[in-house]
Amino acid sequence: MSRILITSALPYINGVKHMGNLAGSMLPADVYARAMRLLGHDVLYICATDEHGTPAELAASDAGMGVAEYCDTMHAAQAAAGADFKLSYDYFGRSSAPSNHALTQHFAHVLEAQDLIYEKVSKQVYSNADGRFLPDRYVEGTCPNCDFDAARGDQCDNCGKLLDPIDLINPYSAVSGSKDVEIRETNHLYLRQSALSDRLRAWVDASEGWPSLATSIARKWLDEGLRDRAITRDLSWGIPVTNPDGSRRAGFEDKVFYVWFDAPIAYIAATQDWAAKTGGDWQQWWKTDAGADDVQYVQFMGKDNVAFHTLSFPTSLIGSAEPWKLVDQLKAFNWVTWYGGKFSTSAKRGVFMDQAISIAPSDNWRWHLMANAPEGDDAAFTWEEFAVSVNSDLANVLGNFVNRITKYAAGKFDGKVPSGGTEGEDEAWITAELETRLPALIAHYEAREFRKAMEQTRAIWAAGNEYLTKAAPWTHYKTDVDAAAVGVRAGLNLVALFGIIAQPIIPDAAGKILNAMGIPENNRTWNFGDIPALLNALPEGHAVSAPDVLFSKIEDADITDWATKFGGGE
RNA sequence: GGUGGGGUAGCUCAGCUGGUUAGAGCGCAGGACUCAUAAUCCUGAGGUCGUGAGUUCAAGUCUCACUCUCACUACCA
Repeated sequence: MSRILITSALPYINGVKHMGNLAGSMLPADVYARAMRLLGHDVLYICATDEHGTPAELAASDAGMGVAEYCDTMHAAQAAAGADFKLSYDYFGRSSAPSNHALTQHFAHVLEAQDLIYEKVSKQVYSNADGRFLPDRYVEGTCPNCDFDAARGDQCDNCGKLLDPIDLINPYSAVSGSKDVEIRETNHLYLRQSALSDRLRAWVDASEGWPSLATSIARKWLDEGLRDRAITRDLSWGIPVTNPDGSRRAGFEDKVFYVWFDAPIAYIAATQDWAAKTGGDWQQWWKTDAGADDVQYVQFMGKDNVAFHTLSFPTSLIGSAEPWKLVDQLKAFNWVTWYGGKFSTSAKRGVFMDQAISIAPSDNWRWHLMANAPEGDDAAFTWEEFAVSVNSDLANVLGNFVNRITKYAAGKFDGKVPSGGTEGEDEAWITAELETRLPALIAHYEAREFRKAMEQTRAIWAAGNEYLTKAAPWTHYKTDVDAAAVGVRAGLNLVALFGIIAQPIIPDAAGKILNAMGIPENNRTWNFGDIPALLNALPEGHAVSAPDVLFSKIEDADITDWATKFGGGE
């Protein structure tokens, strides 16, 4: 048994997340957490909402709410959406929690004591109309390079050139449209990432098992030369910048920490909150001098988060000179795209978690998104592919298998696991299949190769159908009931097994299957020691029932309807 | 502009350190079965592995050039 700490990149607070966000961090982390629990590991799965930053303030303003109130509302909405999708967080915290305030301030203090934080003045665009400094992307104007009149401050969408907002011609606020903007000097704290460049590179080089996506992004930044990063912002909502005695730092009364400085620290703070709530010991998971040295820490995130998790956050942890646990396995995903393009709320392209759950059960989404996880490259979501996943994989291969054998057992064997008969070459065949496929399945989960794990899961289900065709109990039944009993018994045991291996991915359907088969909760773990015995695991005479239809099929009319509502197909 | 992915059957994708006739699922064609959600099982057709050079006894796999595409590019998060 190992102790496995799992974190998912924190979903940002400014709205319910779309299916790409779900597929790239929270969902795979959940599937992995569930699989590892079934394998008997001690798992702690932590997530939280990421609540600070300019977009949160603007979204609150748009909603006509105060920021704190807005974040309360959206945190609850995201927690509900996570519950709808059966995300099995051990704790779903908030980056705005008091624990994170204290811990973020603590990190700033110890980093400054290590001479890794300094003050520096920079120029930033200030909007008088909005009464706030504008992040680069919130300043628009005419591109000095190509004269495009709606260039963003960081990059021109027309010519693609990287820009500095200070260079824009006729700049205006993207928030209000006001041209009453000026350039002001502002003083900020900077994290001296450059000083840790060599240690970070050595650490990245020593990593094993990370996707090349993760290491190559980290090395790219290191190769270009790590720049120091401002870790404070001119905002009111966020974590105040303090002195070690708790008072506000002089000159920083109107500033807070940058969201990307405090967000990853919230992984730890949320663990503290988990501990406070459950009586657990957070240090055992995060402090290497308190037991965390034997923790396997796995992070899940989209590729946009890699630099922060491989460079910035480790700078905070290593630079503190305190014994913090660093990530061991970093699983980075590409994007799920919408028919090859971007998700877009304004253009009604794409589905968000709250809408998705009203269209189809969470199991359907979980299966499809994991079977098509964007592991090697961006993966296109289409309604047509979604329907194939649900209809073919879930309804036809798994659902129909469960249905056909349980109904037959109910009709011919009184709904009981039959005894009698002797096993033959068909049973030897399916046993051999399981002996190669079950270990492969576990290996794929342990390696966090989700597409392969799903493929193997499906292959095991399909093997069940193949077995039934070979064993054909309905044929034997006419002449030799005992011979039929062998096939029905094996078939029912396969149903139970299929439910057991389905648990990480489709927990609802798996639960229905296992309940119908009368498998007690404590017998649902992944102990496949004696594989031949799996065909006779259910006691003979044990009563089983035929569950209701597990997966309804998606009709062409549904696809047409959804494509109209949410885009797609164009 | 820079950097990193990716371009493999109609579609979505596997193909580890180069090595016999390039794989899977879906789709398609034919057949089998009838327990089952017109489900399942079997067989088959389909690819000069983006383009052009090069290294090698041997390249989808390595090198170079070109091309298309996606992402990142540090104050969006």
